[in-house]
Amino acid sequence: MIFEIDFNSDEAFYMQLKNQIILAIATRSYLEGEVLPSVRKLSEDIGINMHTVNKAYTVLKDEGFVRVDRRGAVVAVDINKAEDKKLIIDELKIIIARATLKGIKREEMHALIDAIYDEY
Amino acid sequence: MIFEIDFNSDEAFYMQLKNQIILAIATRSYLEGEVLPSVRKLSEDIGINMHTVNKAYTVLKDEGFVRVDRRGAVVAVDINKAEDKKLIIDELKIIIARATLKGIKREEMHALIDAIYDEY
DNA sequence: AAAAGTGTTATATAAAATATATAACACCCT
DNA sequence: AGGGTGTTATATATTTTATATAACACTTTT
Repeated sequence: MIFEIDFNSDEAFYMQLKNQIILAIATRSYLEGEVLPSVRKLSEDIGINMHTVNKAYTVLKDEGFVRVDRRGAVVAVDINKAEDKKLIIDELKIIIARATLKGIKREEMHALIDAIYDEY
Repeated sequence: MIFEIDFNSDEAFYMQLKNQIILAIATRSYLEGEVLPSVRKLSEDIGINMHTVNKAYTVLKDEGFVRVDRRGAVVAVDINKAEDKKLIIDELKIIIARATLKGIKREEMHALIDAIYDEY
């Protein structure tokens, strides 16, 4: 899996990377137990600093998507994280609010959900 | 409608306010054409700086949720904003990726969508 | 055993984003 | 005339983001 940073985006680099890794795990480009690239190699490959990659990995660890040991960052999704679901639902509410106001109807949203789930 | 800032949150104040206003518009606590509180009054009410409220209003204007004139910020949703839908869908993909990995099944997501749409 | 590769920590620096504070301006409405 | 709009300008402080070097303890490979 190749990750890519949009240097013109207003989204923080570590955040772009973090989201791309979550997408990669969800779409099974990375499987449970698989080791992500080392911070040094990945930072060279995508052209950002080692510490920025490390920050993405650290956040992924804190949010329960990877486990980090001496071998590197290992995909290890931890379903049981108390506040996670509530947080996701709150964010979902805001996105749907934006979607409705932008004219995305309920049926369209359901279709969208199905399309995305089919990818995963 | 009373807005509230969580001063302990790591989310920017203007962002919290922006999202709450979008939710208020979606749930029809504010109707098309209605005038939002003035930047000065709202800033006093919720305890943040005038310019921070102004930034929220400016972003809301740029994203097509309000129109700003001499009377103040007026709710005016502009459906036709080219890249908006794509942006929303991209964000939705990430949230659903997180949701699936946290064990939220497709059916649960559909139920969630319906629940939120019913509020709107 | 030596070398190379892990994440991690520390220190430093620079730029950008966030938030506040004062002040003033043009405009509108009573 | 006075008080209410958003807006603009300037200034300052803090936090976040990103980079750069360097070193450390540990593991894996050679």
